[in-house]
Amino acid sequence: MRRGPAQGRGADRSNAEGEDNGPSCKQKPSREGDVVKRSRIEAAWRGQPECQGCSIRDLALFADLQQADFNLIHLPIDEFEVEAGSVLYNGGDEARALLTLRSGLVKLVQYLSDGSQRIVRLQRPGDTLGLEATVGDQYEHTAVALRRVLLCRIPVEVIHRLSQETPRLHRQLMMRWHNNVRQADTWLTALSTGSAKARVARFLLDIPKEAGADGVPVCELLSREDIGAMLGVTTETASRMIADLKRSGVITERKLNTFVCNEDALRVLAGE
Amino acid sequence: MRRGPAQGRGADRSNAEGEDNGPSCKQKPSREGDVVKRSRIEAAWRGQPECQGCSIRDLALFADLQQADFNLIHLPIDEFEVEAGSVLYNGGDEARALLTLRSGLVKLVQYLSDGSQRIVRLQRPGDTLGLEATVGDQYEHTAVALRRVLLCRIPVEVIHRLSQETPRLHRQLMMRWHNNVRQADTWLTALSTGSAKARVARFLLDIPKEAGADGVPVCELLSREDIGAMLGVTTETASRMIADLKRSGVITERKLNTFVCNEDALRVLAGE
DNA sequence: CGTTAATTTGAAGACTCTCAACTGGTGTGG
DNA sequence: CCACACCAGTTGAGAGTCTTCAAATTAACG
Repeated sequence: MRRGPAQGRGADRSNAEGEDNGPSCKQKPSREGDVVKRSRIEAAWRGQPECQGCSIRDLALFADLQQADFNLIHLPIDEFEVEAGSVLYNGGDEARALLTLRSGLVKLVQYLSDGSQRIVRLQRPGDTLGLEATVGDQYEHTAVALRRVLLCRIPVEVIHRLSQETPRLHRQLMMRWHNNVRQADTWLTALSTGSAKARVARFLLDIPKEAGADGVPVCELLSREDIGAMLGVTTETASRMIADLKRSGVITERKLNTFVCNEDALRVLAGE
Repeated sequence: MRRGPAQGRGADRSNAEGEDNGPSCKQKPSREGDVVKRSRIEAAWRGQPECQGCSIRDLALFADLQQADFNLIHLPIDEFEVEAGSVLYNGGDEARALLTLRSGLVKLVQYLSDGSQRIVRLQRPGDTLGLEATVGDQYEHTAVALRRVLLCRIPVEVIHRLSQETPRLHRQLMMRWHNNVRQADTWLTALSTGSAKARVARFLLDIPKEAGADGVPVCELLSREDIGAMLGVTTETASRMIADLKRSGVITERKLNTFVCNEDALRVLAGE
């Protein structure tokens, strides 16, 4: 946490969201500012989605819209797919669009004055990224895909137009703000409070699980570095805590970095 | 932080915002759940304020409203004054109103599963408390006045009515949500990250200052317990850090618990 | 002026961080 | 196919920071 050289903020926040209108797909900002390792342009434009038939319609921002409302959308809403590690936008970039996450997982990062980073939120399918675009003119976080991500890009003009014409969008926007505030508060009370082991336990209880081959819910963890940046502890501490949980049998590794959790045991450790 | 017996949540959250329509004015929840010490009913109803001539109109929720909009407000907007230590509402209370803070300082508290508390936000004049009332049905924090507080109570019905009729309120609501998210993120990165001394320094840089007798800005601190609950450290650690700063001359006590701060020195300690 | 609450201080121990070394998997080039 | 470099994860040891528990000191209040 008090690691790493000054990096991040100042440099490297120029052309994102620039001339093209897709998410800016830069590489994961590597910690030492060293050479780029990951693939280059990772966004794949997939055309204009059918919002009305969207598979996560009821989760997404346009959940409440009706037939007539869709006619008000005159600007294109593009769909993109990006690889894990891609930067969707950088803090400070001009904010011209909201992104609806259709699948995958995204971290929102803020850089501290010493150059280290803190993850302030995770966004999951159905979440809307960059809400600040509706009231401000620049993004406040750096958004990085943690897995392969599918998302829709909604220009702010669309939001503003719809806002004027239909009240139905308002409720969705307010609910999304509300969710952000709630997650931020939870982050503070659950993930930034108490011993490192308790934080890790709460984190494991909170992350999304998927049904494994045998139906048992499993979760793929983040890198130890990301876990540390979420919990406000060092990478080593995060690693130690997870290694401890493995040894004590509270979590069991199925595939590499994919675990089955004993939730009851975790709840005890979390201090419930 | 891992102190104090289980208290808070379960008990004592019944009649607030109950039959009377003022803020529920209970006593500060004392740490040991012991006998009530502070004054009893501390709210003083001050009648219906003149929103259009409100002294902090441009700061407040109704900043953008126009003459015609005010005619849409058919429910009374009451003005209250409460003493330091009063509880404005409790987490879990039915949320029927927003509160606009006209003067004073309020803490928003969440209780942890072990009964200890964490302060997740401070609210200052112009801020709106209980935004969640517009989208949910219960308050998510316990709001406690840290000083004598003057506030207006706006029933949610007023908000909903205005929302339907005028788009001007929307912008204000969104901006307030936005501010809440931003403050939450700042709380996490600035006040819950780094060493205890750095946190205290950032806290001192952040708290509101007033011009003292000689024009030098001074700040009245909170109790050491509250400072600890804000920064995620124990009361003792908070006390030690502040005592250190006093001894090293970075802050100078003018009146009891009121200080002049050497901001440059604080910035160094904060790690800027 | 006596009592109670809040703050300050001490000392010991627990917990994290730091720095460094080691491990195992991956990818590359010979 | 092997040797090598590289990276994320793991582990160790020592230093340093916080917490804990207790006691002393200072303000607050009837």
